Amino acid sequence: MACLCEQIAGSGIDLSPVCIGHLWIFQNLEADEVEALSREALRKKSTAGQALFLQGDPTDEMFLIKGGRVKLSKVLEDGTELTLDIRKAGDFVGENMFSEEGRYPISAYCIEDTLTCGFSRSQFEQLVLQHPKVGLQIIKNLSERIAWLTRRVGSLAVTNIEDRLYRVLTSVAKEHGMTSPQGTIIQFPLTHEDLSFLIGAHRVSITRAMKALKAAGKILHEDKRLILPGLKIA
Amino acid sequence: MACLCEQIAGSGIDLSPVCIGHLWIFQNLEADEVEALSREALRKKSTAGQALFLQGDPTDEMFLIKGGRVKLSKVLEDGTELTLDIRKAGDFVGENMFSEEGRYPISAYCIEDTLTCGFSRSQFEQLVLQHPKVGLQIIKNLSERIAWLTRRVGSLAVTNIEDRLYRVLTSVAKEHGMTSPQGTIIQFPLTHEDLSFLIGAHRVSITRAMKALKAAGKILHEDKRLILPGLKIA
DNA sequence: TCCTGCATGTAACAACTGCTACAGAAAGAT
DNA sequence: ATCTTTCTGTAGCAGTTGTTACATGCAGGA
Repeated sequence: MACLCEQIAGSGIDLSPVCIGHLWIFQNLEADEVEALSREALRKKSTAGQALFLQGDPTDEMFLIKGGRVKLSKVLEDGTELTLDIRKAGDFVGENMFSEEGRYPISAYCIEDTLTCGFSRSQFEQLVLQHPKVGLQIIKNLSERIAWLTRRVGSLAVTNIEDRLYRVLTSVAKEHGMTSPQGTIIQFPLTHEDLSFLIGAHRVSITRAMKALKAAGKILHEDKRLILPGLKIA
Repeated sequence: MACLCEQIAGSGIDLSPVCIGHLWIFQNLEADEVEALSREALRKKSTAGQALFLQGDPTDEMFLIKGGRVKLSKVLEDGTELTLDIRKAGDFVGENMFSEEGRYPISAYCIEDTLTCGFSRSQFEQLVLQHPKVGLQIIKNLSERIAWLTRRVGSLAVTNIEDRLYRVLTSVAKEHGMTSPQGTIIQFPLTHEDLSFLIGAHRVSITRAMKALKAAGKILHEDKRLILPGLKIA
């Protein structure tokens, strides 16, 4: 498929097979409209560690991740950092764009080299007005995000750290994992510190909880990769 | 204004001044369309304690609260109950309707006598397709919900119960509070047990945290009403 | 090779929260 | 008024987590 992205990405990044034209959001557009959009979208190549946007920046852009991985995190008032989500190729980032507040409530950092397509708010609004079905698709996607966040709230409300860890691992495995005969494998390495940000607990507590989960047979650790034996991907 | 709601509600419920025609979502509709919608909407009167829907029910309806107050809560796997949000007249409930899962991830209970207008999913989809601007409005509203939930996740991630309580009180006061010379007053009574569900902590811990907050001067307690002196409503 | 930096594992103690039990206060009901 | 129920406040103890400190293992660079 002819796609600008491939030329821009070069060889360093594994691209998602999803290009704009294939994306669920744009399913109901005409070929020439897709092409027009594709021309307008702002490609950006970011290296690991760079930020797409920072908490407090004005919300004027929304990103489609073409390749790589992006971490969404929030700095709380007491200075603690909390990782909300890790998004991968094919996902959107910046769904708060339409919020009245006008500022991102979170930061988005690339944790791998990443290629994104950006859309401005006005581009989007125009698109929705011209293509109501696109609006419906977005509404559904936002609904999913809300359901996901609702589950996330549930995870954090569990006081027990061991359970919280297992929930988060399960959730990560479902979104980024790969099925294998032994169970679901989480592809990329997660340090205990990464997990402590995801869970909102001390690093040492993660070590304790991991030990307990391993002892209970709920997780395995092979070649720096985590495996959840009791989990099948839907 | 002539509105069916008033006739149905009777005298027991304080109605929101917002009727369908005035609601932000329907701002860009023609008068006759508003009227058609108003006819189609399913009014329902519920008494305190009744559920609008339960966790696990199929998601086929979305509600506009005309009067009263509704509590959204989630039962976690370990049996704990967590209150996610308390919504008031003028708010929507059931924004998960469009999610793929097809089941509500939470329950909605009336905590006061409540009058609601219900819309089915198909009604809504049709509406969005015919009026793209309505779609945009909904997208913005869902964006707000996402921002709100993001803050909620932040609140729960704070391990300290005293801070968590203060955040939750602040949030409740912003949504339901009234400005007074002393600060923002939370109108309706919240028992320590209610708060324990909102915060995900033991009832006794709430009592302890309340004591600490009072001692620190961050909250006042007058006539069963909570007052936050250091808070102005935007 | 050694050194350095980073991730992991362990230990001990302090602090906090959950849990249970009980007592007094407040609000309704009969 | 009396009884009942619900809410609030207190106390003590057990269990969990935060915090700090240190040891180990592993990888990359000089």
